Amino acid sequence: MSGKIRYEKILNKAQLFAVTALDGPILVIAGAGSGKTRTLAYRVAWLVERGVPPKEILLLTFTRKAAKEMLDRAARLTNRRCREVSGGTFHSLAQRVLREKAERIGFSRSFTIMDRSDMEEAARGLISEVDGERMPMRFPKSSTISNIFSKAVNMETHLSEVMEIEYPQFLPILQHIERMLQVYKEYKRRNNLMDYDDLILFFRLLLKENEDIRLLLANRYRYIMVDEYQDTNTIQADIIRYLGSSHKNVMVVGDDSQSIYSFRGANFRNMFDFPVYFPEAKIIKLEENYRSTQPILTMTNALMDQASQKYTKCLFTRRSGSEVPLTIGTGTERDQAVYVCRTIEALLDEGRSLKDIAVLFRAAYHSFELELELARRAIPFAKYGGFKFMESAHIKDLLAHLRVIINKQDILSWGRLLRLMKNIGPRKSQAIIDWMKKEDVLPAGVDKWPGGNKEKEGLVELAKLMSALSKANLRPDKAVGLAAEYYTPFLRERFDDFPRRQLELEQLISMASRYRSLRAFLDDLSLEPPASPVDVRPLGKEDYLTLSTIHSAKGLEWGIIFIIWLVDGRFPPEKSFLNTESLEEELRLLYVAATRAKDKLIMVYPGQGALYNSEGWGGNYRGGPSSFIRALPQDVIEHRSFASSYISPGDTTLSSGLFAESMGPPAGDSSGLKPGDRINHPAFGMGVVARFQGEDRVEVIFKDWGTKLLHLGYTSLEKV
DNA sequence: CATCACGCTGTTTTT
DNA sequence: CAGCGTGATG
Repeated sequence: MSGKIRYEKILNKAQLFAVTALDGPILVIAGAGSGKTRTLAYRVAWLVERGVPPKEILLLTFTRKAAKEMLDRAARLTNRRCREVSGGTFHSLAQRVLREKAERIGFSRSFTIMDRSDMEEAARGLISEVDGERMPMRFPKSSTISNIFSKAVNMETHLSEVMEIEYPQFLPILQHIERMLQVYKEYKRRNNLMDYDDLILFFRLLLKENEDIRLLLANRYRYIMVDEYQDTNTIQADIIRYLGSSHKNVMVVGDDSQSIYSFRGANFRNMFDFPVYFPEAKIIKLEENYRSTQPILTMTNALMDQASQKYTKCLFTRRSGSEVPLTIGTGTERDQAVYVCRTIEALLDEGRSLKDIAVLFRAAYHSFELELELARRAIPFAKYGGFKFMESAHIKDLLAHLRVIINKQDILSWGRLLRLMKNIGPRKSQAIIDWMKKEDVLPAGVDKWPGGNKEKEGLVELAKLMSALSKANLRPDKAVGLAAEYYTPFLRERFDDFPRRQLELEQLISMASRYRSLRAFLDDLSLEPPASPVDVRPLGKEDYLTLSTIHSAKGLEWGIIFIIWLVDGRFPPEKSFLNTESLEEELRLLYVAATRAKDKLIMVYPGQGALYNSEGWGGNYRGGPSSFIRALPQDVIEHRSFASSYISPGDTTLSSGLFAESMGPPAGDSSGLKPGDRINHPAFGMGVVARFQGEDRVEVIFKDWGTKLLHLGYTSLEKV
């Protein structure tokens, strides 16, 4: 515990006002880098110092990581107990409450949470049901269907409105899609399933219809704080309204210029509406920026001047600096990667550290080329955003075996695990599930299924696993271990990158060992999964570069930021400039990325190399610079270009070997390697050959780097 | 049920 | 271009 905090010395006037405001609603409009996190942390400390029990403070943040950071900070300031503050995302809070009260809305407490791919799978099954009748056109893909449903829920509009705006091509079958939405809703109810949207939707319903629950929660959480309020949608805003309806101790903090989640219904107008719902709200603006130098802010201010919808605020700083943001036009995507790497190497020579540098981009795949170049030069990095560990097929397969233990009705998981078996496809799995439900033999009586004996043997094994897993008090890591043991033969059969995936199953076991109950483990995994960077850093080394999607970089900061901006980053080209609404969001996205930088900002774009050209698919794009780079006011940036004739010798590829063909001529024949051979790799050092995938790809396990997939066509691996 | 050839379609960001 | 769904065949 540190001494008494002298708030008035440490905080500026506006921050102090926000921190020490007495009870009642508060809206904080906080520009980028204006000490938003700091203000929230001090507010927690202030409340705790005044005797508010930490558990009665509810801090809703965008990610668990953000919550932890804030609470650690508050804990350091005053009192360790600050870590006990209740926190999480809207979805995780909703889930916790629904686990207690699901009966009120006609669900059982053991409902299963569906992720996006579960939703798509359910949709796929239902499409064939609805699809029976004659249709004037082909039915949309299950992912499109899920998108439409989700958008309609999150924007709280009718299906037809979403479709008019975003999917006019499917309007002719609007009625069928509406019917299907009905069917989907019934399906979820029947099988005790909730998707992400249901969690907040039913949470709101629960609050709306039950005064006792409103009171219970108002009592449990007497002070409510919401970070990143600009990213909430109207359902979430309603939830806040209900939670705060009796005590009105609600503080929301946000920045309309950083609203980049409209695609999932986020509506920064919530910020304008807050004073409408809470008329006595105090409004506080934080405009002093403590992060970036003036030239960077001059650019970001100029950028936002082009946006039409905004709360007017202007950031200023006392941090001077003469270095103007730089834009670099490169020839190809490959040049872009080479430029970034060379510049990073130069910065390291100047004594800066990798931890101080981040490369941000719009979409996860935009960094593929860079990842290859970094690996070639052995620059360690961790990547955030994009592909999710939890969504990979092998993890979902394994978890399906555990999910049916928790929720016997979980038809999706049953289907998934049954279909792993030989001779069981969509039809037969459905038949087995129907039979099990009718006979009430879930979950361990699978082997009694009377149809056919081709699959008998497999079902007996499965039944053994199920009865082992059903034992009371089984520790979660033990359960995951049993399931992994059962699943491994399927894994070997199904995937050719078997060793990597098996390693990840091991990881899952050790994650499970941190939990007391299986249910808690599964809930946590679906809602607040651990950060799962694509790691290409030496094991155990601390200094590494960060690659991240802009969305995942929110709230963080680095000294030096590279922004990689691929040609407009969207498809098709002719749509690029048409939709003003999304153009503004792109501006805000660039704004978020740029304001992460403390003192150096470099924006890189390729002139060509994208996936499409003005005529359509295939070939290289040969347009000029990205429209957003072009949109930057020229007098506040410096422009240079870079082109390299660089062709790397002895290229290697990562598991995203996709781009091998862009990497120069093959290095020659490397045959003669066998699993078990020791090799010496130019960038990764000593390794052991693990397994071949086809003729030209080989998996090698390196001491310092873990398992890598190498492309023999481009790598000479010498036996040692 | 599994496999394969064919034709169609088209973005990305996250809970 | 490439991944996905579809429909025909083993």
